[in-house]
Amino acid sequence: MENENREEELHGARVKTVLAALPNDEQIAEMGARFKTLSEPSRLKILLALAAGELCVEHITEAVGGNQSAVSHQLKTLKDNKIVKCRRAGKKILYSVADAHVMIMIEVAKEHLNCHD
Amino acid sequence: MENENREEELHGARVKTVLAALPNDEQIAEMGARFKTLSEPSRLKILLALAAGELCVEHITEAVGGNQSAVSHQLKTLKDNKIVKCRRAGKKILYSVADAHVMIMIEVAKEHLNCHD
DNA sequence: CGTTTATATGAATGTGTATTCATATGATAA
DNA sequence: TTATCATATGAATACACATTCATATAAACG
Repeated sequence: MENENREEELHGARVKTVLAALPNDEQIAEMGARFKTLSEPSRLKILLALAAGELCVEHITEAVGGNQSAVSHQLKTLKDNKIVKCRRAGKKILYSVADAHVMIMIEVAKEHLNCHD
Repeated sequence: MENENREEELHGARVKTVLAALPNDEQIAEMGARFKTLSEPSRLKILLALAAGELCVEHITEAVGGNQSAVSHQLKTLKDNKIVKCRRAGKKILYSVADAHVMIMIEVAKEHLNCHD
């Protein structure tokens, strides 16, 4: 049918548009990595806690609930991804947010929570 | 040392603030689920393609590169999460974006791509 | 120094899930 | 109705990774 042919052409053109506008694989991987970091409830909770300011591992562990080792492993992941940074203060090591973009994305997600789809 | 005690108290208070402001576990899970959906490059690519408009499975497959079955599985995931919707048109099934919030998050992530940390 | 305290690390385990292959479904057109 | 086309589905595989337990590190304070 002719109608379908026209749609076919329209969509074919759209595919080309899409391909042209698509970020490259490396960029997509980077975006995906950011989202992945935020996809784990444990990490998300840690970041939500750190949104209030610098905290030592012990307090983070209290705030998110869980065991120290798990929190430490997640902090390592976050640090490796440069989403948090840390400094020593006496016996404690204080963690804080290092990537403002990620916090913005969390804010956006939080705002959308109450929006009934 | 007294200084440390004061810091300790400050942080203790901060933990309480954090706990009070923290979304509940269900909400955190919901946020995490949204991020998780976007964390897979294959899905991200599909959504970036659909940003241009409605596309049939075949064209999506062309646009993202990969095999038809994989794309179909991912589309199912996206549909189950109400991020895309679909309708039939002749032999084809056309998919389109159903969740504007998710697209906003993708936009935010995309904008942050070129920001050298 | 040696001890304690705070945090980090490694190995092991378990779970979740992306992908592929083969095939089913289901609408369409002949 | 039958053949064909577009898409969906199920099972199998493989891999990534969160968590736990046990232990290592390393700074600090006596």
